Amino acid sequence: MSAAPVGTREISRHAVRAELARVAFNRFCLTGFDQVTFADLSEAAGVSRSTFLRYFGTKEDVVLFVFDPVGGVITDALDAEPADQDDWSRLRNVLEAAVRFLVGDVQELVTILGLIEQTPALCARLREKQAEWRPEIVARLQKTTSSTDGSSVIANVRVAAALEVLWIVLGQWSASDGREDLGELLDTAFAAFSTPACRQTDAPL
Amino acid sequence: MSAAPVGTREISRHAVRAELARVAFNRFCLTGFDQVTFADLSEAAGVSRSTFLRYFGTKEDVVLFVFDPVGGVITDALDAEPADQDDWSRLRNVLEAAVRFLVGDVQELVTILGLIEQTPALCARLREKQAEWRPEIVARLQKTTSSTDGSSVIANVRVAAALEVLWIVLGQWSASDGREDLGELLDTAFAAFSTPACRQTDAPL
DNA sequence: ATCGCGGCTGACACTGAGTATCAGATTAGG
DNA sequence: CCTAATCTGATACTCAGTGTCAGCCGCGAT
Repeated sequence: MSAAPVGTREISRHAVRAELARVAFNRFCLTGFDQVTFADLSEAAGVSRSTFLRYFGTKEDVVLFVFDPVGGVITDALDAEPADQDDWSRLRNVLEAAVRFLVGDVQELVTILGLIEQTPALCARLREKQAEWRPEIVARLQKTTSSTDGSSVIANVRVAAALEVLWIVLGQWSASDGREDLGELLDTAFAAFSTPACRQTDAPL
Repeated sequence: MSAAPVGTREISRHAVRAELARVAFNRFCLTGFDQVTFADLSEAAGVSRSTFLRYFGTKEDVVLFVFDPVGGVITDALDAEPADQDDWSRLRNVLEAAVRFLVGDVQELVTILGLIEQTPALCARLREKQAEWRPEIVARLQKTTSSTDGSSVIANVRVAAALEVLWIVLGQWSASDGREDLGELLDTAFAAFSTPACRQTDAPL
């Protein structure tokens, strides 16, 4: 997926980054994202404000950098997906891969999603990342398709919808403290597309 | 839709706001959104920085406040929509209402969409507004549905997908300088949902 | 061992967004 | 015309984010 950072410098940088993020995350959860300044964070972490800012370009990145690999995970999973399925099935499976990547520690992910949910700035920045992933995913989805007409509106719509599903499902899941089954939630969410003439909004469960 | 601002103060405020936005918009298009400061804007508009900031809380709002009524337009249109149709049809029609509201001056909308597209901060803030509209729209969509089960995941997914369609369609439309037919574009986009077992991503045109 | 070099760090200064306050001008409305 | 609410501009402030610079530390080469 990504080249292993063999250089000692890279290892060090990665470790420091993780530690700074860990310290900062506690502060954010304790006091609230907007109430914490870089001065607070750097003091708590025992480094200068300059150094802290060198590791994270923005305050949002201190929380959201963990989502950075998701775009790559999705495109890789889409490449690995057999091409003889319809778009929705492939997107569903690919989202499951993304979810598996994210759910390392359940409690940690629930906490981080809660923090994001109650912080507009984090929601906004996360959606920005999501928008950055989209073009690449659309390209992969269309690559296996025989005739690529000019517009690609449909592929864009499907990918955008799938990415929305990702956050809706994760939100629902974290609201249940991580007890609900993510695979079932994905099926439920994708059922919104599989029942084209259905008027009612009931879940099939 | 919204109570007419009968007070003279409200009228004045509205007019000043429009004029400030007009002046600012030219600057943004000329120099680029990020390169223009509030000091520049206030000087160009002939008011103090304080006053300018009193009319627009953030720089993004100077551009995006025109989209504020869209949420209301959509919910109103959804209320007016006959309840005997499926969700996708209703959402399609409602989006057409939103689009009709936005397309007053074609050239102006094309310009503003272009500015937004090339300014990440504006994209992010617009998506934030979009996310604010969603709960209300979901509620209206579910109101006409007989049995509302606990989760509402499906309704959320459909509304989120429809709102994504809105921006994708507008993006495509503005890329054609407003020449393409928005109704047809909406049909094309919604075809992404109507062809559940279809593997290829071709447009039906 | 030491020298030199590249990268890391902290200190400092700076721009610009956004908030808050206050005194004075202006205007609505009786 | 008078009063009270509101608008304005000036000023000061916090904080995010950028840029610079000198000193330090580790690391490889001589």
